Amino acid sequence: MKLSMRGRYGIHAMYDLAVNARYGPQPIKAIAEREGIPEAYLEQLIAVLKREGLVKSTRGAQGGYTLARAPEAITVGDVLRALEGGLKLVDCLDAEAACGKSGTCPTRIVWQKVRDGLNALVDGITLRDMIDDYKRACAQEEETV
Amino acid sequence: MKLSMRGRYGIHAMYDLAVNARYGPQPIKAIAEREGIPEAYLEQLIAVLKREGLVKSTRGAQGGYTLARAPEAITVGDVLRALEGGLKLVDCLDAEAACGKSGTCPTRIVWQKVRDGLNALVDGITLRDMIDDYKRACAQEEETV
DNA sequence: TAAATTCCAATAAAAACAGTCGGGATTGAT
DNA sequence: ATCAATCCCGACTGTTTTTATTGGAATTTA
Repeated sequence: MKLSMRGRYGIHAMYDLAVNARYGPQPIKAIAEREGIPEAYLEQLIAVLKREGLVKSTRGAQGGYTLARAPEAITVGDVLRALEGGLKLVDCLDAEAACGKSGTCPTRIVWQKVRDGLNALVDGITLRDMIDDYKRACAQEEETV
Repeated sequence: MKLSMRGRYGIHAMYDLAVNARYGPQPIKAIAEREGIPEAYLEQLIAVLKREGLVKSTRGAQGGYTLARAPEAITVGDVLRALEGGLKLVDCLDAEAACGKSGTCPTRIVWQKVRDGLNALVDGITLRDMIDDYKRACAQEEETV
């Protein structure tokens, strides 16, 4: 029940792309440096993000990655699901990976509730929200000083 | 972001205790058998549940475990937090495990939101709810037949 | 053509997970 | 008093997952 580095790095990277959108495609190296992510590892992760249609790439010199959609159209849930195995809490929920007595299992109902709630939760936060929330938090900090 | 067997077994075991509460202390062996949990493994888990004050034990012959509180006073969150390392999504949230720039980090806000939402979610389901939901689901199934 | 970059596959080290084992301590029943 | 049932405790092991690293091929711009 902990987030892996994949998900964490992924959110960092996507946030970075959102913030730097206006400066054109961002090479992995730049993202990795700014966000403190091992370059070669990020490469793997971003490949998944691309496969899932969350980022677009342009190859060659001056190439790099850009968001595939506007920051307000990409949710934290999108990113986490891409990198964290679909956020499927337990395997027994999807059809045939079940335990046999699947139809009626007291715990199954719980996992469903939690899964659905969690998904709703992370889908309620967009990259845009991240940017705005962060700005607000920084402003608040200023005030306090 | 997946639930480990610890959490799953834990919920099974606690549900089992809730259902069998009226029959006195339940030995590990009985719980393990009914719920399909490796006995020696369950022993480990239930030790944690005891340490966290969720179950009580009585030793010796005819001994076993009982819930420490009523089923309506024990939440899924209580159990998962006990067995899943406090459900702390990311370490950087609690104080000093942070990354240095902790005070203001765009992702930090996200993890907080998700953590709090997740906790609220799992704390909204009690063992009593599990029993009731399951009964209702079974009744529904009957109807359909 | 050279440099910057994405793309790809294999491998490796480390950590977490799931489960096992052996034995000690306590208690109720006989 | 003894025995069987049970909780209690700590160490150990094998597997899987995670977190990378490495080396190089393909693409594009200047």
